[in-house]
This record gives sequence, C-alpha cells and structure tokens, in this order.
Amino acid sequence: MYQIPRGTRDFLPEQAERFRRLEEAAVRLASQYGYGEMRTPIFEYSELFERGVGEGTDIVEKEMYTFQDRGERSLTLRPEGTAGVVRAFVEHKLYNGPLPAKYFYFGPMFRYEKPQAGRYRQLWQFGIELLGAEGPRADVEVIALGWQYYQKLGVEATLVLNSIGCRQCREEYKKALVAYLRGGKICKLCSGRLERNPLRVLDCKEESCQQALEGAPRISQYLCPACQEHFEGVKAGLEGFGIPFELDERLVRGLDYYNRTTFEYKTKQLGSQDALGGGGRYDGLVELVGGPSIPAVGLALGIDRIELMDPPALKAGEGRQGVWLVTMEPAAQRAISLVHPLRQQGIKLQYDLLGRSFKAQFKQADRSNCRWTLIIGPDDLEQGQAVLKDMETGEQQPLALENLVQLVSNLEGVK
RNA sequence: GUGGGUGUAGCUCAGUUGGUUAGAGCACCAGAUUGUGGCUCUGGGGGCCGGGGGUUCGAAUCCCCUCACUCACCCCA
Repeated sequence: MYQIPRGTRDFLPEQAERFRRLEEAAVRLASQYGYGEMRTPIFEYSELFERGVGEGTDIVEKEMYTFQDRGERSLTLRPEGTAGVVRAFVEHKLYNGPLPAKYFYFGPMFRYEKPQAGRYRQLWQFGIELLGAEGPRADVEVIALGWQYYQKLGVEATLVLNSIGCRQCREEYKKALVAYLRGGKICKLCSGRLERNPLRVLDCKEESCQQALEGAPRISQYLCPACQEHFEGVKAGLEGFGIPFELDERLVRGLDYYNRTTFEYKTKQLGSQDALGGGGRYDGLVELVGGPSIPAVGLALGIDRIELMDPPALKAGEGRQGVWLVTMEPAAQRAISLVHPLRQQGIKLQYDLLGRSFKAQFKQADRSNCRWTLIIGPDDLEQGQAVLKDMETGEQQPLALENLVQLVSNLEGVK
C-alpha cells in the first residue's frame, strides 16, 4: 500500500473545510488592511534562499528541500514566503510603483525536519509583507494585523517583542557579547555559534549557556539612538492599540535578515511547539536580493498550529442545508429530470446514485445534513405533485410539479 | 540529526503462561417497516495482527532487523 510522504498530510473534506475557513478569514483580514495577494512559485532557485534567508541559519543548513532539475539548476521548495515575495517585488520593479507596497500570501512551505506535534514537512503559512515604510507605525500595523487574526479566531496568544538593533549597533553588541562569553562555559553547539552567529546563543536552552549569559551585556544597552527611538515608537503604538506584549531580549529568531523589531506570538496550548507565528523588520533584504535600499517589515503565521488548537471560530457548524430527491422506479428518471433545473437555479440538490431503497434514500438525506427531502414517486407523478418533507420537523406537504422550481427556490436553506 | 513510546477491522481498543476458526464498541450495508431519516432489535460484509527474517510441533504473543506513527531535544510555524 502506498503511504503519504513523511511529514505531509491529507486534508479530508471535513478538515479541508476547516483550513478553508482559516484561509478565508486571513484573506478577508488582509484586504481589510489593504494588502493584495502575491502568489509566487512554490520553488525558487536555491541561491535565493541561501542568500536571502542566510547561510548560517538552521533552515539553510539542514532543512531545505533542494533538488536539481533536468537543466541541472539547483532548485529549492520554498521554506518560507518572504524571499519569494521580495524576489517578485524586485524582479517586477514594483518599487517604482506606489509605496508602501502591501502584500499577503497564503500557501504551503517546506522544511526537511523530523515531524512531531505541530511540525510538518509541508506546512501552511499566512504572511504579509509591508515594503517601503521605515517608521515604527509600519511595524505596529503588521503586528496588529497578526494579533487581530488570532482575536478573530478566538485563539489566545501572547505577543513577545524585542529589538535586535540595526547593523551598526548589533555589530557592537556582538563584539561585547563574544568578549563576555569567550572562556565561559557554553555548550558545544554554541561554541561554534559564537563565531558565526553569536546572537543565537541567546535563545539556547542549555542550562550552561543560560548561566553563562547571566550578567552578559544586553542588546537594549547597545541600541543606537535611532534604533532606540524606533523601538519606543513600536511599543507606544502597540500600547495605543491596547495590544499587550512582553519584552524578551533573547528573542532573536532564526532568519538572518531581521533587524530592529522582532516578534513572536506564542501559546501554551501546543506543548513544545509554542510558536504560532512571528516576524520582524528586514530593512536590508530588498537590496540584498538586487533591488534598491527599501525598508520592510512582515510576519508569517502557522496555519497548521492554529487548526491544531481547534479555535472557537471553527466550531460553529452549519445547520441543515439543501434538498434531497427521494424517488423510486419506474418514476426515477422522470423525477430526476424534473428536478435537474433546481441545480441550474443554484439550489443544493442531491439524489441517490446507487439504486438504494426508499428508506435508505432518507437515510442518505439525513446523513448528508439536508434540510428538505422532495419525494417524487410514481403515484406523485400521476397526481402532478411532489411531496416536500422538512427534515427538521418531519412535516410534509404537497407541491405542484408545475411550479416546482419556483416553490423550491423560495424555501429557506436551499442555496 | 539524537533519544523514548506505540503499531491488531474504516475509527477507538481487548486478546491470559505461546495453543484450535483473532474479538468488542462505534461506523458501513441489509432486514424488521414493499412510500419515510434520527431510536430500538436482528443479521451481514470487512483483518497479509505494519513489513521481513528467526526460535518453536505451533507466534498477534518471544528474539532480531526494518518501516511508519508519536513524544521530547535542537530549531521553528
């Protein structure tokens, strides 16, 4: 028997519908804020991610689905959404258009990881990118949109916020941090990190590292005046919106392109996979990808994890809807023909395709959650009528076949 | 990538110290009710006991390998 590839999932109709509702909520929210959809390919040239996401990141080092095509080009299934959107933004020279540019995306991402609860090799993300706005108001808009998404779905999330400074102040901080940690007791992994990406030591969970970090220099002490002012602006903006947040100086995030603001939405409901979404500012990325120097900020929200939390917004089921035709030989073909125009009127209509008994047809109607059954047997045809049954109350009444389409169209819950 | 747990019907799970034809509940199909769903009763279909190898007269049960799922670590969504 064939099995689904590791870390991927099938969405059977019920679950697919849950996912669709999450997507619809995302699309509606994004357009409310004025973001337009950007659809980019599911794979890109590997170099885009290697350079854009960053050589030293976990994603690039060990999680990419990379393969060669027949032209021996190296391609990679996208591990995240920002690089592709920025590539498209630059390639189509959209920076010549009105700024800021506001885009959202919704779709699958791919990371080669060992699967566990809330972690998949094919995962879905909803993301937004806001390009061309430098001030803290832009950061606040992005963070607020994510916050509103969780609120709308009834998901309880905690917002964690940090600023990792700009290139200049971060360099200074890195130097100070490396100087402090050198010679201290840190884990093997972090000894390597110390050279290549010292900030990553900050969110290491090894006890030795956390101990070594006590009394270490803090990024907040190294922020240059401009970065400090920006960060204050972000905090003030969030307060103005009544969005609560916690500060965490160890929030670094795994992608190289971030600067200044970083943030994450967390939950306690998911066990060890507690990150629901996150993002930050990435002022240097557009230039890195070959465009002009344009500031930007964005976020990505994990849809699988939200669905896993079974948010209240997904619980409200729809009531009974539509019509089921119940008929029997020798009237069946005639009855089906009579009823077909209902479908052309946009009415939800089903009927038995297996030649099942009368009783079984009602059972199917019930199970399909139909609101009405329309009974048209041989006797009814003779009398020129159909019998309409309300599946909620069980009440029945005759309908004249002549006006069938009109009569049924006026029923409630049929479209 | 490292470590732990679990694999028996579509689903949730029983299955004794290794012993005859592997069970239950739910779901599915049919009948009781030849024109009426939900409730009830009766019957039926469905299993390479994850896969391969070994021990044994005999393996769902014991041993080895493998695959999958799952949880944790790393990291993230």
